[in-house]
Amino acid sequence: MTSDPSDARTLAADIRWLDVLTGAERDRAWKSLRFARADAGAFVCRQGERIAGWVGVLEGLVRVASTDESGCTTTITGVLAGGWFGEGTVLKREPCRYHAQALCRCRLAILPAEGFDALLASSLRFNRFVMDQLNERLSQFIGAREWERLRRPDLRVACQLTQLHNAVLNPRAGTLVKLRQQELADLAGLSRQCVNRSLAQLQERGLVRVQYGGVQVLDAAALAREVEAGHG
DNA sequence: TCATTAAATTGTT
DNA sequence: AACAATTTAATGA
Repeated sequence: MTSDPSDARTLAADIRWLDVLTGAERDRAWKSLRFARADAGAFVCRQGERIAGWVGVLEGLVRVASTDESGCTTTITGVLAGGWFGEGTVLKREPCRYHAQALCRCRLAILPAEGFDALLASSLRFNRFVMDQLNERLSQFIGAREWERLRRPDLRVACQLTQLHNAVLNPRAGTLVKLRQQELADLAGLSRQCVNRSLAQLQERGLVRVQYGGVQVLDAAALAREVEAGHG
């Protein structure tokens, strides 16, 4: 992960939570923000180490996963551009229980713990934002347990798509989830060919629409139902 | 702006 | 894993 302050002025608009702050709070938050790049495969945070701060993905895709004693890695969630992670670890000042790895070249924003705490202390609306974020994360972590039980590859793909779709906070259907099939394969723990076939199946059933550089989620509710049925 | 070329991504075996 | 087909991005007139 390389530091790249030159990106600093490029996009304040891409950080959604800045909008919930007052002018003074926003200025202070902006000053404490740091920017970085991560190449494909680079670790944004390693399991057991301390996290640099609250991490936002401005561009690209980061996989949050845990590795158990036997060396088996489980994907917890993928974080697309616009998403933030690590709030739980920053709050508790604990070493990271999971690792975060860039799946492609990424641009990141980092709000160090001091800046994060300052906002929590001063802004009610920021607290609300973080609470919603934590709540979302909680359900994903619970889902990660069931994840391992999913055997059908198309359901694994459907599950990842559902989470990514939710993570970007898209209430409306027909939203494009921008990621390569290779990246989806990395998230789902499948080969690219397998993901390709699974996507074709899902498209056949009218649940998604496959296109170059992304997948349109046409019926998020139906996708979620399929995954749920797969658990049962 | 448009045509050509290179690079990236996808579909298939 | 390899290959062909398709799509995007880059280049230069």
